[in-house]
Amino acid sequence: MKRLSEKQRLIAKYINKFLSKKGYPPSIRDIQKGCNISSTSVVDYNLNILESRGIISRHAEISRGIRLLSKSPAENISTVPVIGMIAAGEPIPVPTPDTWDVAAVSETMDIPSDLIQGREDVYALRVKGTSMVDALINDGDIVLMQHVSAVENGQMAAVWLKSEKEATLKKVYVEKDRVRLQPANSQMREFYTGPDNVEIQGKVIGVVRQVS
Amino acid sequence: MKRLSEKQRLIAKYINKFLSKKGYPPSIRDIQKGCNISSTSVVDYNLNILESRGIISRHAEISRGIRLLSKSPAENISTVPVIGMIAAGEPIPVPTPDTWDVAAVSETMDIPSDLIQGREDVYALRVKGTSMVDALINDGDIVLMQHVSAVENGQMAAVWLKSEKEATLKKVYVEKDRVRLQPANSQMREFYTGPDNVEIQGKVIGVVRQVS
DNA sequence: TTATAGTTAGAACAGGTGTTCTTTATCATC
DNA sequence: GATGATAAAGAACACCTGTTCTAACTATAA
Repeated sequence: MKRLSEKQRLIAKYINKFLSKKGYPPSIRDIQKGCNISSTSVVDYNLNILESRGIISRHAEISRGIRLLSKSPAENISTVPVIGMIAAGEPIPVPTPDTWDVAAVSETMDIPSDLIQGREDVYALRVKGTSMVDALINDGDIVLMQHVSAVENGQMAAVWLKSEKEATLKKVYVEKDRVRLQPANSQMREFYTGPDNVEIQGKVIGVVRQVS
Repeated sequence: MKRLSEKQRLIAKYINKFLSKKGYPPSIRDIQKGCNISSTSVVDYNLNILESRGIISRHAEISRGIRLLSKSPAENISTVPVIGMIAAGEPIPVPTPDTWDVAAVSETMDIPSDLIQGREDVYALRVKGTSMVDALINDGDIVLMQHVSAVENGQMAAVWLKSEKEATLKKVYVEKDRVRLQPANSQMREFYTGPDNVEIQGKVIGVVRQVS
């Protein structure tokens, strides 16, 4: 596959900008003016190349019948409710039936669908404090959770330690008569406790961090 | 505000369907046929009503110049190019003019606009290896970068250490005649080097992690 | 009924728009 | 230099498409 020429990249970029700015695709003459191209036939020529490269698709004889093939972003986005905060010494918020209703929740968040991977019952928690650095999670991070009551061995989960009254994010391994909680950071030591002491609140499926 | 008539709702629905199916807006005659309307003027008449109701916006004298105003999640979404990997011992990929072109890049990623905050020149790097755990960044994470050549003190940045031939993510503080590189994890120790040894490759503005 | 606003039909116009054709220019390769 | 592929310029054609105009048809209220 040959590389796109300067002009072709300019055109693709212009279509992108036009589309997101105006909401409808540009005509050939829009592209001509917007990219300072001398003739409509030159635009046509390069659009055909862009189409053969799979960048766009064109509909013959239809004005503004250009479509960007980069899969429309809207399909790759999911909206999840942010139902509260998770901090070391405080109980972990548990989703209730009405928190699922994205429209009814005070705060929501849009995230790439890749992170969800078609899972149901996904919600988000804001991390407060630096107590979870051993899980490579910082103050202010947002963790994406899936609501489950049990996890497979090795899954990272939000765990409530009853006797310690502490919330933590660890990889969970159920062993013979104890539970091993392993930090994500392999440099840190694991931790053992009794099965009755742990309460699985949810499975961690992702982390989003915004750096100042 | 009067309610929309049956016909107007049908038209709005048709525009929506047409747009998501074809990728460009319908012409008046498309709507006419699609909704079994007898005359283009009837379509025009009802489109004007839809516009005055704020459902759509129209651009005069421009074919297919219809835009749906219902705020779609797509407005909260930005697409950034994933231009390569960042690993401890390998050079950091630097964006080139054509990598900016979202349409021309092999891999892209959709992320919530909140993470971008209107910044320009944003790209993404895939993290390889666990060498950046001290920055609370794990193997497989994706870091969002902004292309800058200099950063303010305290900013987390992708740094290339020339003599060590090593890429790293640290908070950068320029001091009198040395540069302090501070891990994001406050439990880890800072690191000093000469100003000539550091090459700022970009500013870290976010991290996205997918857990298994 | 009459009046009035809201809606529909049909047709025609003018400009927008995709397409195509011919000619010319550029450039690498033999 | 000859040659062929790639790229561009300019113009012209024919259809697409938004707009507009007139006339007719509803429905509701006076």
